Amino acid sequence: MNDQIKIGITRFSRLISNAEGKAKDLCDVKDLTSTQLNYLETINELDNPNLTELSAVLGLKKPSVTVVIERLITKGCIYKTQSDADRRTTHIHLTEVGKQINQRHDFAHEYMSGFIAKSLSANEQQEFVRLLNKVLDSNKVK
Amino acid sequence: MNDQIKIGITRFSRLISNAEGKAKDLCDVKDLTSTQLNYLETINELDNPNLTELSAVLGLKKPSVTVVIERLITKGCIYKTQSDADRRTTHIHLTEVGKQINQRHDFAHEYMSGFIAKSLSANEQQEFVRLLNKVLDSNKVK
DNA sequence: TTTTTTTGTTAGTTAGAACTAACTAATTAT
DNA sequence: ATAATTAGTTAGTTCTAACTAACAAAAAAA
Repeated sequence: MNDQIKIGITRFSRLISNAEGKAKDLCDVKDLTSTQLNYLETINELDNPNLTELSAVLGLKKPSVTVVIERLITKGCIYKTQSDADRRTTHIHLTEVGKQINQRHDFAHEYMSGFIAKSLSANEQQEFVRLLNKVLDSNKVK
Repeated sequence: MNDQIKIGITRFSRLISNAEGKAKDLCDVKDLTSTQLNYLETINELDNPNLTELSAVLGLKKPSVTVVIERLITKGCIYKTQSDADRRTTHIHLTEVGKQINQRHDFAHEYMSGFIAKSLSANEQQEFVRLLNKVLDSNKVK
C-alpha cells in the first residue's frame, strides 16, 4: 500500500511541477533570474523585511543581498522605505509588479484545481478535499 | 468547491516543497549548483542523451552545455561514451554518484508517503490513491 | 570524389551573484 | 561624552554559466 501511495505522490509531484512550469510561461518572468525570483518569494513570505533579516533568512552575506536588491529596485519589482524607529534600517516591499510575479504559484494551483475538478465527480471532489485536509492538518501545514 | 480544492492544493504543494527541501539536506548536494542539479535531472529523464539532444532540451547553446558537462565529469557525476553508430557523438551517462543525487526526489516522495500513511486509515489511504490516480490518468501523467 | 552538413570542442567575452575588506551613519552602552 | 555596536553601502575579487565565433573530425549529400 505504501508503495502505491508513493507512486501516486511521485506522479502528482510531477503534475504540480508541470503546472508550475506552465505558470512560469504565463507570467512574464523571463527577464528575472532564478536568484531574483527566489528573493521576491522570500520577501513575500517575510513581512517587509530589512536587509539584515533578509540576508539571514537567505543565508547570504549582507553585501551580496544589497547588490541584488539594488537590481530588483531598478527592475521595478521592489522598493525600500526608511524605518521610523531606526533611521539606519530600510524595509523592503514588493511593488505591484513584484506581487504579480509571486502570483505564478497561484496560477499553478488554479490550473491544478481545474484538472481535479474536471477529473472527479462532485462527491469524489468532496472526498478528495477531505482526505487532503486530513493529511495536512495532522502534519500542521499552514 | 473549486476554491476548496485550490486551497488544499496550495497547502499540499507547500508540503511537497518542504519535503523536497528536507531531502536536499539529506543528500550531499551541497557542492553542486542548481544549474548542475538541473542538468543531472534532465540527463536522468532523457536516456543517455548526446550533447545536441541535451542542449536542445535545456534550451541552451552547445558550447555552454559542453563546459558544464566537463565540470560534471570532473565532479564524478557523469561520464561519456562514444557512439558506435556515429563516432562524432558521445552519450552522456550518470555515474552511481550522479544517480544518488537524483534520488532526492525519491526521498521526498517517501517522506510524503510516510506522512499520508500515518494520517489516514487503511480505507482512506486506498480511496486517496484511487482518487489521485483518477486525476492523474485523466490528465495522462506518466 | 568533392562539398555540405552535423557533432562537439576551444577560445574569448559578458553578466549575475557570491565573497571579503573597508567604510559611513545611526544607535546603544559605558 | 565617548566608545562600541549595528545597519547598510561601496569597492574590488572570484566563480559559474551563459553567449558568439571559429575550428576539427565524422557523416551525409552532391
